[in-house]
Amino acid sequence: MGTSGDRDAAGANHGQPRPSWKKLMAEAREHFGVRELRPGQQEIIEALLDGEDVLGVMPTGAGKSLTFQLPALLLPRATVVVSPLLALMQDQHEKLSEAAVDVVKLDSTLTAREADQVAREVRRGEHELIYVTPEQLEKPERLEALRKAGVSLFVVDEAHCVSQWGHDFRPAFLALREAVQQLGRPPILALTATATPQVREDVLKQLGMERARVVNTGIQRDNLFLEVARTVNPEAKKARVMKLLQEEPGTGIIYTATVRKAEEVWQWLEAAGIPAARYHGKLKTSEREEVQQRFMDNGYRVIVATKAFGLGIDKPDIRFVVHWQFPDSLESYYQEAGRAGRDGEPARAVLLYRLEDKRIQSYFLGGKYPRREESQALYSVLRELWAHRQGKPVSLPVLTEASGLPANRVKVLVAQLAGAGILERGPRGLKQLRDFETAEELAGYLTAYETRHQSDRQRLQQMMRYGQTTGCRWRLLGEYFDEPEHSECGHCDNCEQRAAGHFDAASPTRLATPPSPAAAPGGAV
DNA sequence: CGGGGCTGCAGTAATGCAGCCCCGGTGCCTTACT
Repeated sequence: MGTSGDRDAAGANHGQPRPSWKKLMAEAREHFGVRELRPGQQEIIEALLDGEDVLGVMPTGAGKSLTFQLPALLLPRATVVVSPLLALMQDQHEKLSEAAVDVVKLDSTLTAREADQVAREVRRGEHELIYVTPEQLEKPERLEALRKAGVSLFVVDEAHCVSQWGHDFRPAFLALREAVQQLGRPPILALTATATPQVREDVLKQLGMERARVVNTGIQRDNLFLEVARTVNPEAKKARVMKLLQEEPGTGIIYTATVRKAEEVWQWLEAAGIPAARYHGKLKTSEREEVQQRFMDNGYRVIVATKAFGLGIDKPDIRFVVHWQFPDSLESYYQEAGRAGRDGEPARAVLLYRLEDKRIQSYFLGGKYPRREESQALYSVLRELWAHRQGKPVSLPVLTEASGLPANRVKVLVAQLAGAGILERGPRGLKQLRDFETAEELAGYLTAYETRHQSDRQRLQQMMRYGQTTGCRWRLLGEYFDEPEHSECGHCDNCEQRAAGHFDAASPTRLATPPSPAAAPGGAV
């Protein structure tokens, strides 16, 4: 088991002949009512059946799920699907069961008895598709059950979570690389709707699939109008929202950066007589489900939400997405704004830009990653423990206790050390493989998260640049996501102004910001 | 990081202001109690 994580030569179908395309399409028709594959789908499925790793970057609604659900029916052994949310798993489980696909999920909603039963079925190879949370794959007994069943395909759905969540609050995503190795390293399919070159690279690295084929269907959405309103204070934001609500009869989302702000904006809307609800991580699960369901049923004009309202929301007729405060990066922004207009009808993404909103995002960035001293301390403690126990494995709880660091942080650092080949997770704990051999190598370990922190700060700056630019906003997004060259788009506020010829007269303040990409984000206050 | 709210003071009536403190996202999971 090398550290590079590149897969062995064995193909997805374990030496058996590749299923015929005719058979594949017959299954597609029978189970999913699909008569024709879209271009991205076909390329992904072909590559997977040839045993290749694939990173699929496709917008929501482009039929991502079919790219693994269809191969799952034809591959000899199970397809394991890692999903970040219980609600998403539940949803897919229901849909697949209706499509008469043999599917099961393995998560904390099962009782101990049910989980054992499912594990037995899995070991006997009774299921074609097995949905799991990344946390389940941290348990040796779960991995063992899957290993016995044999895995033909390993899928990571919403794969940007690996990069977005793995390094801080859900380190189980960083342990997937080792898990998939232990499952015999079947081909991996990573799927996401949004990925910059940077995130793409991180996902490939963290999953150990650097040589994957990348299938990218692009981000451009002609029906989505991008606009930014410079709003100097809360009153200006309120005024802008009211104007929008008068212009747009449909439903929409207002994103805020904090729970408190979501509550506040929601109460303001209610008081103004607008049917609204709020959604954030502090609400009870039952209330969240209720609100989401009622939103789907057009029970509200507006949902005021934090970033918790995201994955799994695919209401096609959302007419606008407003950002009361900008998020941490353009990929977050595009994920959220892109929820508008999935039906292809005109929709608007309005950013209420205020320089001061940088504060809250800077705060969140502050505590996200291990600091250098923490990385240093953990490595020292771990070496002492190994020395003390004469090289015997050290369990995670023991290490956590001894280091005095939060459990999640320890997991992140352990994953980093595993990736560097310093240790290996065994049945009895963390086993030392070697020491850092050079000062440079150690420095690399210590500075990795400092570098990441720096790059996060730059991403925040890019977000602010989007808010301040006088150039085409679609082009800026296209550059950010490394998309093929865009011409002036005609569906963002800046292009519209320019086309109307009253750019200068209409917005003298914009002239204060030079259209140069190097414009200092703080320069136009 | 920095806005908002609170306290305390000044000093004499009803406010104003300096200084201080507090707060802030995303979800698995487990387990003990109603």
